[in-house]
Amino acid sequence: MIQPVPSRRDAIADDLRDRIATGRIKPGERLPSESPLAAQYRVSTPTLRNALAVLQVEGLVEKVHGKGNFVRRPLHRITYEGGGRTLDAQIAAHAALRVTVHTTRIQAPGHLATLMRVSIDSPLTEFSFLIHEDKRPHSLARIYVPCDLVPAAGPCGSPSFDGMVRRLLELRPPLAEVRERVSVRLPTPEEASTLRISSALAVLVITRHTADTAGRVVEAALLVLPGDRADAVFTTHYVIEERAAEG
Amino acid sequence: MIQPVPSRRDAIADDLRDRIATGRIKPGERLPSESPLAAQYRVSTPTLRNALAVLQVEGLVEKVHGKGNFVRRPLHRITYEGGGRTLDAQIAAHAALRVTVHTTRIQAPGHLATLMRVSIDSPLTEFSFLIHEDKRPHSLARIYVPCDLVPAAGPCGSPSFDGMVRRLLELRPPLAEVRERVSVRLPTPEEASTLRISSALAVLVITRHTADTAGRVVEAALLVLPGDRADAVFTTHYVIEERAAEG
DNA sequence: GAGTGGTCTAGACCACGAG
DNA sequence: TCGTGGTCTAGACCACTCA
Repeated sequence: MIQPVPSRRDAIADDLRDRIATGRIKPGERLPSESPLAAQYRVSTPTLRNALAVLQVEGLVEKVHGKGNFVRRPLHRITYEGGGRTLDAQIAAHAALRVTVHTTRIQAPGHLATLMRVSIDSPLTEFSFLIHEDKRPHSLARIYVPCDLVPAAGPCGSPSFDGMVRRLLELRPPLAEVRERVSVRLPTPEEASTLRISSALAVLVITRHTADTAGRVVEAALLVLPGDRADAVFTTHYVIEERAAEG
Repeated sequence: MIQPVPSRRDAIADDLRDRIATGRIKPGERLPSESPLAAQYRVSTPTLRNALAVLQVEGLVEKVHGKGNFVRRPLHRITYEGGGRTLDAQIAAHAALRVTVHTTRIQAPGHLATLMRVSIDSPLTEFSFLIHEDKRPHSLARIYVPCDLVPAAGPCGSPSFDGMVRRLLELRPPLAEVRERVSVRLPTPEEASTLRISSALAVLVITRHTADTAGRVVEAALLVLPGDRADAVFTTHYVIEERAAEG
């Protein structure tokens, strides 16, 4: 009905996918090189490569130039819990995660200025996270906070993220609202290589900003998660109406 | 540093992308056929086609077999508002949308049974939505409700969605919780053709379920939105803590 | 240097859409 | 039937990795 002539490419991709799913080719294992594989399936190398490209965007195969094609080790699924939990809590939840933080002072570029409702070039502190699980890259995060909300660091030391989080939670006008936007896009070349994913594998992007009761945006975050193994979960309770009804 | 030899494919894709962005090729317009284009860029047809494939996964170009390559008309961005707003309210918000509903009685397959916490093969009513904007497909939705919560329809008529929504809102054990999971995947072939997107363009999938205070799942929804123009937004308020502090 | 993947070519043949 | 895109080939040449 749809495609009476299934393409060689898809047939090969299906076969390899099956072999991986059933464990006949194991995670981490190297596939045979492309030429022998092509010969085995009796197709030309471009066709074989197209088949691999299919598996690549599905996140099943990782190509490494000069080394070979590898079956990707199934990483744990990443669940982003929306609705006010800080990244801090996220990280604490997974002891297996290893986090690298870089702190920089920057001047708000246009898009951040809009997101945080500050004037352009306002001083911000950027916390840049690279999160690893078991030596494999897992996710990327960048968190921005107005400089005056970040505790000063010692000489030449960088401000502490934990300190900043504690400070935010004790803010005078208290935190009032978290807004999270989830969208999908292709990774930038840098993101693709940092996360070690195909540049054709879409990423889940979460843009978050937190405001206090005065409407000031005290934090903005940009999270990039590999689309093949990330979910974002949001739970909303109707408790308010209930309490009102009960009270 | 990364790629000292930019590929012809990317160069061509960049050029075409630029031409589209600057309006030199207008939305809806047909590109020159592939052979002339290839000749113009002095590359072979597969190379030219690879360049088009790049634009296709970006959602900029739509290929139509036998007709040509077309610049996609920029559709409005779709914003899914999370946190309890029903699809009903979603639709009402956009007068320009046209909705087709199909209603079916089904028996819960495994994944739905798990999601709704009912036993397998339980009777469910499926509301299947195909949403159009201005004659172009826009999004897909499937909503499942246990049959006993759906008002009976007249003979041979199908149960009304509006009636079902009203009924849910008046439920005896009131609604208590909405849980929404956002993830990314490639579209199934059917979804790709229904939404008229490339099968390489990722879709945003929202799985939602609503439970009453007794923990019964009274509604589950599966939404499929084209990844290149969909966002999901979730807003969480800290009002509860505030009220507690004030009271 | 040997082996791997990355890109490209020039052209063949098939399938779809419209007249 | 004609023009369009869809798939595939056989082989060339380049770039990266590792010994």
